[in-house]
Amino acid sequence: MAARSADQNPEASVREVRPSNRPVRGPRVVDTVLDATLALVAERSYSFSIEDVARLARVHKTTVYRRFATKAALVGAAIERMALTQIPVPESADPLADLVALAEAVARVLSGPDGARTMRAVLVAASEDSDVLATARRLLTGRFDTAAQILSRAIASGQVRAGVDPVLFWAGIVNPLQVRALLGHPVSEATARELVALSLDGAHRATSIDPTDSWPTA
Amino acid sequence: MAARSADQNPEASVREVRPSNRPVRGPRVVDTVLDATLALVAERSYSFSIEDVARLARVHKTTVYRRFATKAALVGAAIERMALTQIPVPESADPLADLVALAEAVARVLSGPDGARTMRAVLVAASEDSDVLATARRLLTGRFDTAAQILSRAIASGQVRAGVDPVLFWAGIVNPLQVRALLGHPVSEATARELVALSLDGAHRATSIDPTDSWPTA
DNA sequence: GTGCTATCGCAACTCTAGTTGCGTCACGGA
DNA sequence: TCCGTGACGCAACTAGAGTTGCGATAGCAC
Repeated sequence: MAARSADQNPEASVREVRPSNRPVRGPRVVDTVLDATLALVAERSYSFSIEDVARLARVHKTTVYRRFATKAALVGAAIERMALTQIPVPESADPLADLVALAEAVARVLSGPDGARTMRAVLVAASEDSDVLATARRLLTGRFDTAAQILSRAIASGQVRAGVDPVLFWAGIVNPLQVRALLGHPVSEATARELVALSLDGAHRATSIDPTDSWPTA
Repeated sequence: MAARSADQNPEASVREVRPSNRPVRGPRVVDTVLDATLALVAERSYSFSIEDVARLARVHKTTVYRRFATKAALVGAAIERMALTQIPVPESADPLADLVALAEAVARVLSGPDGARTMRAVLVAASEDSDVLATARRLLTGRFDTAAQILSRAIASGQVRAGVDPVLFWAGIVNPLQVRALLGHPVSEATARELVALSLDGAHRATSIDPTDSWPTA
């Protein structure tokens, strides 16, 4: 039990397991617990126990229980922190290309089994705890201002007609990606591109722009 | 002990939907249990126990456990049956009006707290049981062939350009409604109408049709 | 009506999630 | 360096979900 002067800053090496078997106190333990929670959420969605989290974080389960009243609150806090990691805002000369880039970025996050499982866990936790529901709203409707911002640039440049509701417009692109992920369907960047194209062109027959090349296809 | 010939179950003396206090056997008990499950799902999402279901169905919890291995399987079976109740297929002279009617019908199902809670419960069960996930897929992607059918009529009548992917098109309308319900946002028929309008018109500036009256509003 | 059988009710059990009280030690201030 | 405080580990506890064996009976064939 010596080694008090040795590794003062073990969190600098963020490995999957805690480097030392020495007990940790204070706020750092919260980070460790949330890391473990996120790892389990990605791997097992909501099918894990708080004791699993404690084991992975190398703390005792009572420590977790004392910090977080319920499993839903724990998962809520974990995804709350995840929501802070921002997707870089694309800002090129072409707003439409930025829109595609943003949709592709969302698709990348959602693609893969981890994204789908995390997605489902968030909604499970949200159905148990209304506070987590609010967090889920922030997480799932995030990037909305980013999209609205890009859209207003597109309107200013004359590529998009004024009066388009940015909320509904972006929902028509992102929500299909999210639902596909939830249901275990493959989510690809190509799908994201197609959704943006369809949302821009519309389904109506008569458009003065040729739908096939009215926006940058990859 | 005795009481073999008398009332076994005094609490069941309350006249109820169930005709008698005599135990029910066979397939009928499954219906009763699934009815109780659906009622609880609508009211409490996934926050109920199997014993709650048994109490409401007036059967013993072992009966439920013997029929359904897990709570997820129980909920899966309940929504499976719900998925069979078809929304009437709108089929008027105007395919676009039919599309609006279908979207409004979906919005009606999703609006209200019951729809949202049921929605969330389905996803919770789906995250625990991959069989239920398949059922959830059928439930959430239902009416897809209906929409595709209407869309092909719209293409045939020249109101919608050919080459529109019916899956993505319908997803752009329904999935926003579903996600809004999931997150507890209000889901109205007006929202459904706006989504259809946006999906048809697109966001592009240049259309030869005036977007404001290119389809039946209100 | 009579007898067979599958299904249900019941009670007692196991197992695991979640709780509590207490001893111990990490952490920061003097 | 030492000391006080509060956070953590630990074990024992409680509660409720899920399981099992058996007796009882509804449903059905004859």
